[in-house]
Amino acid sequence: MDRGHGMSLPSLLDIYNILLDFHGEQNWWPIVKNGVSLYLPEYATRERTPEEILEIWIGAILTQNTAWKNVEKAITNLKTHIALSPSEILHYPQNELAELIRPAGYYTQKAKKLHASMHFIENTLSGNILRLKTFPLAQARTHLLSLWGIGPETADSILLYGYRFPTFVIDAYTRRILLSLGFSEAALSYHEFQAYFQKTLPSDAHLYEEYHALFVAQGKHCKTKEGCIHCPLSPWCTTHKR
DNA sequence: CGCCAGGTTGTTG
DNA sequence: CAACAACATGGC
Repeated sequence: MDRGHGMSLPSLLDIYNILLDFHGEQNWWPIVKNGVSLYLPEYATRERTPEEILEIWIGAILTQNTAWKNVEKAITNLKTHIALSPSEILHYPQNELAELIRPAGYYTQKAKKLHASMHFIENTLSGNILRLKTFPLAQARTHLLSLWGIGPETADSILLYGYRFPTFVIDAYTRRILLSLGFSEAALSYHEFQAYFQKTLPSDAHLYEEYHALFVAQGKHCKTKEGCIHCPLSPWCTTHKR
C-alpha cells in the first residue's frame, strides 16, 4: 500500500460516510436547557419551533470565533434573565444585554449584532420569525447577509439549522480537512466552495446538517496527537502523523 | 501559560 | 481584491 501518496481522492459522499461511521450522528444544532446543550435526534428531524429558530439564530451569532462552551453559558444567562423573544431582547438595554452574553466574548459587538437581528425580525418579518421561510432560499440569504454581524457562515447556519433550507455551511474546519486530503477546491472563495458541495451532493438539508457537524467533530479530533493517530481519514491525509 | 475556539467588520495597500 | 487589525472570554 503506498499510503500517503497515490491513494486517489475519496468522493465527498465517501468522506461523509467515513466520518459518520466514525463519529456517529451529531444531531446539530443543540438546544440549551438547564445550562446543558442537548443534541437530540428529535430536534434534528422535526420542524423547528419559532423559539428554537430564535435560539439557533442567537447561538449562531454568539459562536462566531468562540468555543461553544462559552456560548452555552451566555445562552443560559440570557434565558434566566429575559424571555427569549425579539421584542424582549430589543427592549433590553444593549449594555445590559452585553453583560449577559459576556462569557461568549466580543460581548459589546455581539450585543449590537443581536440587536440588529432582532430589529430585522421585529420590522421586516413583522415579529414573525417563521416568515423568513416563505422567501426563496437565495432571497432569505440575501436578507440575512444584509444584516450587520451576519456573514456567510452565520447566515447559512441559521438557514440550514433553523429553517432547514438546503444550504451548505463552510467553515475553517471544512477547508482545513479537505485541504489536508488534497482537495484544491478548499482554496476557493466561500461561495465557490459551497457551490462545489452543493453541485456534488444531493440537495438535502439533513445531509448538510450532519455533514457540517461531522466536519467540526473531525476538526476537533484532528487537534490531538492521539486523535490524529487513530484517524478515519488517515489513508488520504497528507498531514497524518502516521 | 499560551493558544485558539462552530467569524465578521473595517482599514489599508 | 488580499492582507491585517480589532473584537474578548474561558477551557485545555
